[in-house]
Amino acid sequence: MVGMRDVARKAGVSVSTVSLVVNNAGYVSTDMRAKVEAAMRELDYIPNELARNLYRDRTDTVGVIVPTIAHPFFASLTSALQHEFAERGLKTLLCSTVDADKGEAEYVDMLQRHMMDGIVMAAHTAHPADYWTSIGRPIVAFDRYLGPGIPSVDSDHEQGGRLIARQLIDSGARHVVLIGGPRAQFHDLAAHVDDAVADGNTTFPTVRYYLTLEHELDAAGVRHDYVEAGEVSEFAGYAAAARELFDRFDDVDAVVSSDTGAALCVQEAIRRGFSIPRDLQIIAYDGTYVADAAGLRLSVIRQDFAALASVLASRLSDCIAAGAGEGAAGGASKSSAGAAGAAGDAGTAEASDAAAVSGDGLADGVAGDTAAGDATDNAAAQSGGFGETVVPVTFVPGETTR
Amino acid sequence: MVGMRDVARKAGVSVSTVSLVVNNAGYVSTDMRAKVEAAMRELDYIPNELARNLYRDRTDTVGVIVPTIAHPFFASLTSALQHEFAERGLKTLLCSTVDADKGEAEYVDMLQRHMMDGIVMAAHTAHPADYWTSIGRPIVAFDRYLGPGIPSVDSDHEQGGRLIARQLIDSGARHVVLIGGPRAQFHDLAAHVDDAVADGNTTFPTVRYYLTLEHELDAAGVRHDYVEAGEVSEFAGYAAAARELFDRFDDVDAVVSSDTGAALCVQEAIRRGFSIPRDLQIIAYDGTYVADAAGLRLSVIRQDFAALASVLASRLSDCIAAGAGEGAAGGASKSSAGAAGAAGDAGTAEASDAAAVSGDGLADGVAGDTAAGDATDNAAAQSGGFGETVVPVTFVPGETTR
DNA sequence: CTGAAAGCGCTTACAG
DNA sequence: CTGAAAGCGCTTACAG
Repeated sequence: MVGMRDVARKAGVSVSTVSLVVNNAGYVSTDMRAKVEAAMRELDYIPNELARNLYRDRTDTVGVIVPTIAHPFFASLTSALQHEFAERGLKTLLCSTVDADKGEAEYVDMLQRHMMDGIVMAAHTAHPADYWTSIGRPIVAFDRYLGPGIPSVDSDHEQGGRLIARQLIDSGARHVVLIGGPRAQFHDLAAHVDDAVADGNTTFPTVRYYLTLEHELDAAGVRHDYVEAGEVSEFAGYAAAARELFDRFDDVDAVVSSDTGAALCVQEAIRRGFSIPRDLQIIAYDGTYVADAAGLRLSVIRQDFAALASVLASRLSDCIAAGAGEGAAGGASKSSAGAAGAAGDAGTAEASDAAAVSGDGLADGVAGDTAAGDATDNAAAQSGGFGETVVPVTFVPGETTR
Repeated sequence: MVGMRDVARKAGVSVSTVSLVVNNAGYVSTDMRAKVEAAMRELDYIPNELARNLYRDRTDTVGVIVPTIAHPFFASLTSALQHEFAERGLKTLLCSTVDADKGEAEYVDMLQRHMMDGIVMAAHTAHPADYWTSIGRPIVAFDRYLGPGIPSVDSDHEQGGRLIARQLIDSGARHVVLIGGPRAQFHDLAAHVDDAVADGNTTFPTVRYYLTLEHELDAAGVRHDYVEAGEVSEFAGYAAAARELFDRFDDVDAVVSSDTGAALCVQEAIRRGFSIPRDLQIIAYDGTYVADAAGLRLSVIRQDFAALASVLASRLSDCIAAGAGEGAAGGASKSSAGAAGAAGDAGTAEASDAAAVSGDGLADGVAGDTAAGDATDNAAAQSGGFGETVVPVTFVPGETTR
């Protein structure tokens, strides 16, 4: 492998000079530069980034922790994130918890070993809040609360619940059935984060749309039921749930589920000869491409992946930049604690009050056009704050609502 | 940041000793080990992997280059790859070419800068073969020929074409319409790789299923047409193609396309009141989850993602292991060229004849059960060989064929 | 503007 | 079994 030393030798200069040329930094005379560049070309020199990584104590790589990418929701999210990170000069390491028997632990470990500059946590975790808070490295959570000081970003699921309720109530639905994950999870997991709940949060923000929707339906006197579909991303579970639903409730006239669940309901409904949307309305939550490839173009609550990713990325960038001061490389910096600068200890700053809930005051828009711009701008404006950021969702009518 | 030096000082030993303990290597007396471990615990010491990476000249990270992960096909492939790599102790860096304006160049660059140990190339590329061959670092190609010496892995698309033909002919289809990418690509891209074509390869192995299918239909005297759908992964293009298809050919009684195209055809056919599969059969190529979430459970030619990923991963592992001898780190090894060992120059070995086409002699199975085991075993058996490895596909009947 | 030196944090021969 | 030393390949103050 040809290194800087080889180039320096060949060009008859010092490695320092080569380095300056390579990085296009400092002052180098034109002929020195020419000599070095010629040598680099002749030797086919390509700098070894590992050395720079060590010196800079940075890899420009961030981890995205998801259950699996083989699920349209996380594929869409991850895709958007990768895009946003790429624009910020960051590479995306794919961290799938279904492939890691220790769950996310392995990736957190890599984060601590400095192989990644930060992570986006978008998978389940059973750890108590102080586990996350004590890590002391850049982490942002997607659609879940991990602990004080850990920024989180999620869609406005309460708005989502309200939008669904409005559509169903306005169109005269009389019996709504929801298909979703094991209902027990709602509380089991919430137990870990009492303080979060006290703040009005729950571990699984997604759950909020169920709760909000049920609340609104109750208020309007519309009957509703819930069918459990096993773990997310388990196709068979949703297919079974779709069958169960029609077997159990022969007067159902509206179904609400994730894209996949909704798509499988359409499939089952077609088999059973339902007329959609006349006899049966179906609303999908998420709005991935699966909703477009279903038997009918699904009416969806669309999560704004672009906006979510944008906010997540800028949050994480901020955390990384903030942490940069501390363990900086180069020269003398083996100090212990004194260096706490103006930035403060970002890792453990209180979260709750800084929370800026964007979209909360927004009119519940029924529009195909994205609110990404707004959300992104809000995020940018409050980029220093920690806590929860909420991104609006939109109802996009398709062929499955009336 | 607490480093080995700090631990050594605290434990009253040398850094060498700490290193030995950390790596659980060499001989360390029990009390030395105890002292060190105590110090590590007290200081919360976590080794910095960047230093190891530099020394080992390895990151245990591989890049997976795909057009975009927001497409079920590449999502499935990438997911399977990540799984396989994880089992081999390798992390997966997500490299999406739609996010990189320079296409794959940026990632090849990272490969050369040693930020990745190797890459799986599964996206379009316009580079001539010698570009790839001259890179001299571990690369395997998925579903495309990149040049001599670059192993490639793909599904047996000719078998796929034959399986479709058999199904359609046996069931009495009279007018088959295919929906696929721009037909011009078939040849434009092939021009870059004349020698590959001479070997019976084409740049886009996927194309082979069209060609084989058309050939078989011709032989059986079944009429067929082709509708172009624009770039892959462009939803709108497929939706438009589905409409065009029915507008142009009112006697069509069979459609063949990718999962997405097929799903959108089902959607359009339902709108137009076709009875599937009585009046119209639909066969999807790929077999991702989209095929299951369509309006009807699609009959598919299933690509064996698990087997493909397994072969790709072991190929790449082999290349990485083979390359290990050359630029090895540690001690004196700044030699230039003499070190060419028994492994030979893997990067430029001839490819053609070593090609082991597994599955070629297999009976065209009509089975739901995977042939992954076979393919994987074959691959293992021939793991030293370069060239093309072909993985069988299966026809999985659904609700859209008769 | 250029070079010698120290350093990034860890590893591995190599003497004791 | 343990430690001092050299080294991974590149960077950045710091003298000239």
